[in-house]
Amino acid sequence: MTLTRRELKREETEAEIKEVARQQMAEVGAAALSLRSIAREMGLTAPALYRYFANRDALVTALIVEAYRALATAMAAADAARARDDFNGRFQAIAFAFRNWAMQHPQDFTLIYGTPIPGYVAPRDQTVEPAGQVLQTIGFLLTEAWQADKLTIPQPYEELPPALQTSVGGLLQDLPEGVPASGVVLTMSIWARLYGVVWGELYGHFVPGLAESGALYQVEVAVICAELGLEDS
Amino acid sequence: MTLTRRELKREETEAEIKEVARQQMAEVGAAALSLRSIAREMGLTAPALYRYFANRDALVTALIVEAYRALATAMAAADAARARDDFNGRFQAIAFAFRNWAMQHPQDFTLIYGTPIPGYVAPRDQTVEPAGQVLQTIGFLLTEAWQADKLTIPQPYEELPPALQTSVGGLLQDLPEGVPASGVVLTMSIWARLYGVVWGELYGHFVPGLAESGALYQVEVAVICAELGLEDS
DNA sequence: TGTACATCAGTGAACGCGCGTTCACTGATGTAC
DNA sequence: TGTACATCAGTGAACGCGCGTTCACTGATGTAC
Repeated sequence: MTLTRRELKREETEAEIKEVARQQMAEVGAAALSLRSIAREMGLTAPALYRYFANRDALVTALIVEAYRALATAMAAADAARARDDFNGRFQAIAFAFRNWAMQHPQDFTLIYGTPIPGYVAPRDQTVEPAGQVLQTIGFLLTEAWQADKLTIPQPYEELPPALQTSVGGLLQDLPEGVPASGVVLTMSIWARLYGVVWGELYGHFVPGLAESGALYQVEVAVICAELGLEDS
Repeated sequence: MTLTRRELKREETEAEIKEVARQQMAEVGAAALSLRSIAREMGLTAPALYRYFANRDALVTALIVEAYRALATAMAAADAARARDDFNGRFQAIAFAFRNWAMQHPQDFTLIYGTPIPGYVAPRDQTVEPAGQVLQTIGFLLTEAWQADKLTIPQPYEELPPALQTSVGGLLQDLPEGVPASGVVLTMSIWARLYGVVWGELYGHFVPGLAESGALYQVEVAVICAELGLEDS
């Protein structure tokens, strides 16, 4: 199916709106993202944007969904570039793809993982699935390593308190067969670790100078690899 | 030195401004914090607030400094309540004080550790020291445990890359004698881990239902304790 | 191939709103003698 | 104890600004016959 000139132009304009929006987020933050200033930047009047997005929140939702997708894609692509049985290399690739994407797209990273925009409520039916893709990239790797008997799950994850068992239980039905509850918890734990270091680096919560290089992140990734028993192959 | 009625009232009003500001942050976020709406809430006109703070940024700075101080104090108090040689108990106390304070004061926690307010630049001479107090609470404990030979520093922290050695080196001069570079890096790594889980819980980046209980945090703290060799005493 | 009609991107004016900050001022509180 | 003066909390008007969203509209693009 070919697109008419009009439809082509429409897609271009829609993409440009999102691009300008991303620039604006970088400059003034997602909370101050304004349709009027996007329109101004594009040489349009503000009402014109309503041809493309029902309102400001709809634009924000689109940006959030694309950001999650882009991050998950970057991580999955890094993973795919390694040999399937090189679990150590795959984890490192995923972890650094996570950090690199964050450093290259700080505004998008902040949009999805920073302070929620006040007054904006993310529509769950649109954002939950893309958000899950990020976690799944880590989760799939762990599952494969586990099935290949190349993953050591630290003791406390094996002895989950009942409350956690129950919460995770419901989730397991939506996941491939054979994934242990401890793996799900481990996945989130690892995400939190990677996220914490990246956020601290990004906004200077550590010692100045130390963060920018990513050296701290490198050490942290090495520690995680060691703890999971993902030996160098 | 006794305060006059006027001075007393001044302190009350200043405290009330900050209190109302904290409420507003909870409702609309720190980025949308507005002097006019604070004044409205207090039954004052907006210019009156300029008797207390030079401008909006000065108020924000005061809130940030107080938040760091309150968090650090809560953590230090929890630490102080345990026997000095119960390093495992002390770490748990500090870690849970961190989480509890965050859950009880989400707006303050978000103010200091969330997305920076666009356009606001924190004056380093006022915020760096209080921010450091939080990290120091963890750092002091590790130092004491290390000196008592009750701390196992995971291998990768002992073999820091040169870049990290250098960055941390400058910092060591401001710290008590005998603190190893690995301890500084370990401190930040632990902060990042605790922070990552708390933030994920606070804003729902994990599986719904799983986060609220704090069960995930509990497991994470247990894992850290085990890794550091802080055995139950 | 040409014409009549439908679609739809974008305009310009308007709505009602909120913001930080300044300024000259009033009137209460505090102080010095 | 009483009076003159200084201090300072708070007011009200004004400055210039930006925002999301609606509405009736123009004019270009696309389509059906």
